[in-house]
Amino acid sequence: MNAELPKQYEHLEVQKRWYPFWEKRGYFHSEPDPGRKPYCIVIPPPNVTGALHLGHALNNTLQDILIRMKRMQGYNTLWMPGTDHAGIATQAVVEKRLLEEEGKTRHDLGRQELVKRIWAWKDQYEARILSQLKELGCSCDWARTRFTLDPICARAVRWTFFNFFRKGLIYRGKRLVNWDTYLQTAVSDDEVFHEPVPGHFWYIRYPVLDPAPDEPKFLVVATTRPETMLGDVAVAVHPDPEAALAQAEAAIKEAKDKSPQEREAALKDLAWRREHLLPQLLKLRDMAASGRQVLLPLQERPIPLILDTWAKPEMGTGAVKITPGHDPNDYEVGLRQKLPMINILNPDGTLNENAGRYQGLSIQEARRRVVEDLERQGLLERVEERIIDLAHSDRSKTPIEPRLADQWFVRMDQLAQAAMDAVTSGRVKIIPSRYANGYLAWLAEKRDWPVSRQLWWGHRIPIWYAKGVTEEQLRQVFGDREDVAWRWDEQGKQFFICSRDEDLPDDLIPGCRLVQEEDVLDTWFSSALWPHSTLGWPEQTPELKYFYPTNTLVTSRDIITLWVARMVLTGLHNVGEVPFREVYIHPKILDGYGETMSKSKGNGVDPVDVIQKFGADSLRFALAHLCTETQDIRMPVQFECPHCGKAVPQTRENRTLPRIECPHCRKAFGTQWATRPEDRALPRAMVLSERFEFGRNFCNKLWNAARFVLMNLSGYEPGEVSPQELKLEDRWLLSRLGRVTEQVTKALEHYRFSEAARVLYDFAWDEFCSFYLEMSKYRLNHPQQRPLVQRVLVHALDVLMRLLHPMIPYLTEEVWQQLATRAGRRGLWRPEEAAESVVIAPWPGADRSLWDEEIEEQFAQFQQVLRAVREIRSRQNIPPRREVPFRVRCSEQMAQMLRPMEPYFQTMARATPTAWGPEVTPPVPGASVTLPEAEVFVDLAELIDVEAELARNEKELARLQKLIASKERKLANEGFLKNAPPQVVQRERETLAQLQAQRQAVEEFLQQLRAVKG
RNA sequence: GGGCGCUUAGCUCAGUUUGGUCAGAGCGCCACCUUGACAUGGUGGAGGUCACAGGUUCGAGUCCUGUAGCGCCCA
Repeated sequence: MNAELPKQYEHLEVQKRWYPFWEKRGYFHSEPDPGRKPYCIVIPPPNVTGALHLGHALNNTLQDILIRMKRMQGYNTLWMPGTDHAGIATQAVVEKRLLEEEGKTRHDLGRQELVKRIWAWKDQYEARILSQLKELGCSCDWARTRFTLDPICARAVRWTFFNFFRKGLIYRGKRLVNWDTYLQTAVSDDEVFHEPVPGHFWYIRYPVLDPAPDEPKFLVVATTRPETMLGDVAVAVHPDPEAALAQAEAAIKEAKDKSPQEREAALKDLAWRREHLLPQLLKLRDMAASGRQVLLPLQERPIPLILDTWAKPEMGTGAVKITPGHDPNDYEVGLRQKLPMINILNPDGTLNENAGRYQGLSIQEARRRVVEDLERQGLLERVEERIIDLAHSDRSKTPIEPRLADQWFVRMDQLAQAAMDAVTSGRVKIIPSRYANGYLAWLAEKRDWPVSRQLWWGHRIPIWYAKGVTEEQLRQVFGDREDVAWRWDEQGKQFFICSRDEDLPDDLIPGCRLVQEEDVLDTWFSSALWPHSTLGWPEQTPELKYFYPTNTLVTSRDIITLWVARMVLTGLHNVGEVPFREVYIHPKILDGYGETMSKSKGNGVDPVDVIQKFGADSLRFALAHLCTETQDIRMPVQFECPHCGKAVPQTRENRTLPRIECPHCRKAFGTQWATRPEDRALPRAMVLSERFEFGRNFCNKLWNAARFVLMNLSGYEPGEVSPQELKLEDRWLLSRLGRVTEQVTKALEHYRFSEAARVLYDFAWDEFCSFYLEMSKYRLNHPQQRPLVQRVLVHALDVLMRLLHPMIPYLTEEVWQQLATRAGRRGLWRPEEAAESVVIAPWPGADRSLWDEEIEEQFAQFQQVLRAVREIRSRQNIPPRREVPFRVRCSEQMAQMLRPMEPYFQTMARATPTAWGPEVTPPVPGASVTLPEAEVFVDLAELIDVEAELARNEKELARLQKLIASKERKLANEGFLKNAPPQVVQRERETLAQLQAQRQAVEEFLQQLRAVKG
């Protein structure tokens, strides 16, 4: 017994021991080496906004599994690490803190100072993220760590922008954007969430200009945002209201998501509209067709009445105000109808000069005053209460205001086409393939990419505005410089000058002050370059030549378009080659209710807590095991009571409470929501998931299996094993090990992480531990067998550790190192010195010469007999210490196979066989189990409960009868005999015969039991 | 509205490619066991009309069609 080895796997100790060792040995560092095959993954850079969450843990675990396996397979592996500056997200958190802690806005600080603060934040969080990745065990090449805003990446960004610009792929234009008035920036559609809020529907009268006697004096429009009327440029009605109503009616009748009552109500409403609204709409249509106008109240501005299908006769009043500057749908109408676009908003959400006398007011104030003024003028017809689905900025949680703003765009047509071709031609393979649909559909729209953001944190757009200069002057100043390009901006009557390598001084051109663009580039612009920028592009570095295209990208499905597609497109444009060969899309981690985990819901499990409690190995193995192809990972979440340590299931209700009373110990604990001093004083509960116990239990099992082997190595000597010495159980183990090796390798190479984990789990637990190891206990005590068993044990453990290493890096290293002290030289046929670390040990090959189906079948028979004996023990309640005699009726062949296994029945079931073979007769009274190819009898007369045994056998008989009846039916079926393949029919016949034999055996045994009882 | 995925034991999920020993695992539950690797363990057990309805077939958890529910993406 070795006192040094603890009975439980101490994950924290082990993690501390081996990560620094790996780093010091430089195992993770890679240099280009044309003599070896490269394998490269670039990390999806976590953003520096905050800490890693469980999704990151999954994403990086999977990458590390691939990298570690490939490293062991002999590839020159590079896992390129780094982080993302995440423009708006990071700036928003820093600004928020600034306001909370110092009561200042970014304008109080100024651009330079704010950016300085953000860098400080970045340094702190980047360090934290990188150290968390290390704790997780990630084998990244840390010497190459990049950041999307560092000088190397910045250079790639400027070159790319410049090249785009020179090719005419960059332009500036007005675009309706989601304006965050709090952060004063545009946010992208995916940074917007919708939330129903109570609001109003205001019905406003617009006077008709010069109405004819038969014409209405007013028309009425309804709006939820009355202040936007200040920017109205038209009122629209439908060109064919009758047809539109008919269509709406048809739609309602079709609508399956509505109840009959709802449908009826909707139809009634339509009928009302047809009767009361339609005549007027027809009139308005005619007026619109003849170019009539209405007077926009408050602004006293004539605006046209137009025809557009956006006006829905079944909605509101059927007439709709058009505000292209502040509504996405109206914007489309504006483009279609070539209407002017009026912007009434300043960046800070106050109204601008276009709002006339409302200039300077906030939106809320303007709304109040507009409504008030309309009312005073008698132009407010009525107001309805109404729930409005309002867009909010995910960053500031404030309402989004659509606003017209100048934005920079990248033309997508050619770029997108190339990226589509890369996937359709198979040069980039997306796995699972169904995700290619979304990728292709999104690119097919070829929508231009808005790349500017009104932020201070990011790559500043390298454009300078030059007013009042001639092209001649520009030519004089820049000569034939390669790194400067310019273009005339007709709208602004100025030149855009783009500079690739250096910033332009503002006095560069005599008589003209150059002004640099204030905006920065979308974060995705720099992450789009990640696979080649990190390798040094635009320099033709040895790394770029050697590792590009990279092999695999591992990411989640929500950024296939935002990120993956754009990497393909820029990679093709910049380097002329796709960025990676395969894209593996992994599942999402959800909580027990199927909701995404997030800090703001309180259901987020922190991987750091999991590592602390269960260990990185357990976390990794459990995640890999859950990582199946078609299902997301659902993970019921619990609070861990800090008082009694018990799990308190998290519900939708309790997950947002600041304090919770533990139902087990009745003591209160705090959560992340604790803000009041008395709540904050409470001990805080960790949010965890019991799912990880699965991983921990397995690690502990492995640890103890290794411990057993290590404790039994005294006297171990390496030596060649000859196939003749191997016993059934050895050959069985080696056959299984070979097959498992093949299965695991194939599974991992095809990203079937769950399958790989499952195969290893089952083999290690049910075969290596439950059988081979148990059987070795007997053999280790027999000097003739001991050396061989030691060698096989060591070999099997060695292979198992290597196969498990990508998923369970720390434990396998610990075992590997322990093994080195006792069995440094090992190997089955030709022992050799093992590698100094499992990290660089060769990946096991699947030795097909050891595969033996017959051996596996024989062993399965042994297992069945053993199980039968155990079953009888259990169901007859035979005391565990009590020795039982048993006999087995079986073929002579099987008896021969089983005889050498006699000691194992002793050690594994405390049972002594008394007879084997065809001549064996049942003991009476006794207990039996009838197997397909054997009958097992236990004959401890005084221990047998005859009644129980009778009942049990009768049940068994009934079960057999049922099976036999169904087989007989099947075999009596002409169709089956005629159509089924002969081997299937044959197999059914054999099974039937076997079942019949079993039935006979059970019947006989029952008769004898009854006789005894008799 | 369009696309994709899911629905199998109380819970979380395999099994569907290629129809026939496929009805499985882990957790939870019940009984027994602190035995010299491991109680984070061992042995045995209970538990499922494979969402529903049709169809194809000698035969369907598996293939086809439809329905319902859930989730995601796009508009």
